[in-house]
Amino acid sequence: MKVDFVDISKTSSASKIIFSALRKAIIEGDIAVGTPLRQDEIAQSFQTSRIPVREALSRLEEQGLIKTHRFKGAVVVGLSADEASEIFDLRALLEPEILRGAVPQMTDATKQTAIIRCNDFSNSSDPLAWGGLNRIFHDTLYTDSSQTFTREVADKAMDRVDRYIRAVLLEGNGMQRAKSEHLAILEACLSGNADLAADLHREHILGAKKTLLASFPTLSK
Amino acid sequence: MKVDFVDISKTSSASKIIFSALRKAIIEGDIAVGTPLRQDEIAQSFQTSRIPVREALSRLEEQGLIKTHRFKGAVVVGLSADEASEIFDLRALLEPEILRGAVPQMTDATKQTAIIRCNDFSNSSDPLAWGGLNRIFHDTLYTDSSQTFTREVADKAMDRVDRYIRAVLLEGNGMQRAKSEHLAILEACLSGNADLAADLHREHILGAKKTLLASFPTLSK
DNA sequence: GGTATCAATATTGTATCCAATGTAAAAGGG
DNA sequence: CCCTTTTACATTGGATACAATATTGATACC
Repeated sequence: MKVDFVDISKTSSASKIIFSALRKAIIEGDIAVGTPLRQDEIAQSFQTSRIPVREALSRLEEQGLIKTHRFKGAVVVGLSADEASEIFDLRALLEPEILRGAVPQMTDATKQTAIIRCNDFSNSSDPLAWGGLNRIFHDTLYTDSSQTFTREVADKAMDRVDRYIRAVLLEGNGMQRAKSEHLAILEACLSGNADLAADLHREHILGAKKTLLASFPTLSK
Repeated sequence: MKVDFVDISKTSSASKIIFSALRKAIIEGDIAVGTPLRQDEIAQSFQTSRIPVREALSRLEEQGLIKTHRFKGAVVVGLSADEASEIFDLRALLEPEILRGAVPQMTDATKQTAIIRCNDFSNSSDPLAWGGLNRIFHDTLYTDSSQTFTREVADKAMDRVDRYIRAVLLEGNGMQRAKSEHLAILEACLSGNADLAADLHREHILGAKKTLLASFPTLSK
């Protein structure tokens, strides 16, 4: 008998599905900053009532991805240059520590995957995929970290700036630079040099911050 | 004419009120870990329907304070010793940086308030108030920080361990030690020595972590 | 007595309906 | 013509009602 057994108890509720879909659309920039999210419209798109939509919006607001005003609805939240800058500083604080903890734990399987992901990113010719591949590579390096809570926090911070990173990768030589920096970080991880990996990663993030801020006036429009 | 003008547009929705009340009750330990949160029961307590309750629960789950299982309801989430330890490490990473940024910006008004809050904590004879006063003191020191996002993250991390800190303050000489450490941090802030304040604060947090972990088996019961 | 099956109950997830509020167009007055 | 007021409409917040699922207790069977 050939059956795809799925754990029924884990089938998502409508509210969770809507939340995930909206979150993805927002962090990937498919829904522009300032766009009002109409409950009715979303409900119709997902063929549900507004109830699960509202629960999804509550979750999104708690993540800081949208902001609601009573009786006026929800809009996608954007970042000022200062706010973006702060979030990059936070990432520069958190992610190197995650990596420092993950490297000594890193399994061979993870290392193999990381090599593949690094190549996937470097070889991709589809600019629309770069943002996703970039994030996947970094996530792979964090796989064996035991700092789950810190990872969640870093993930949410990344959610807030993901769209801006995507935009930056598309212009200038951001992509070229990311490639070589990824390679350096990867090599440090493979050789088990946690401190070096952490330092390089920190520089990688702060470098991205610089690049982003340089082109920020263009982006926020 | 004497009227308390309130910004009507900011009057909270039922959902927000319920969220705040439940959050407070959970982080202060008034609702024990593992307690199931019955929608109907909560709705009746607040004289509302289950709709706003469910939105509040969605928010709480997004904060990690509760966990829901489909068709089975929500329970208050607790921490293992490892998880608590990790969150203290995260706090030890974040909060000193917030303080380091806040000290140079600290206004005289904030300094005066901080002195008062520090005394409030030291002089309080009501053990049930210690947890709250402790947090208020620390928050006061962060007032003039411009790192709003980082503060939010630190706040949410604090939410997760608040109950445990309260429990620890009640036993042993945790209170005595906190008093003297607070004083040292405060003095560093008043004299404008940001780096010293940050270092002391880091030690303060890591010391609390140690104390907590030493008595953790007792607590988790 | 122990266990399996099934009915009854409790609880959650969602749809539909109504009230409260904001918004924009139409009407009226200067 | 411009400004104010009013009215109709759009949208959100919340209550009630119903469907889907889990849990508990009762019954039957061995």
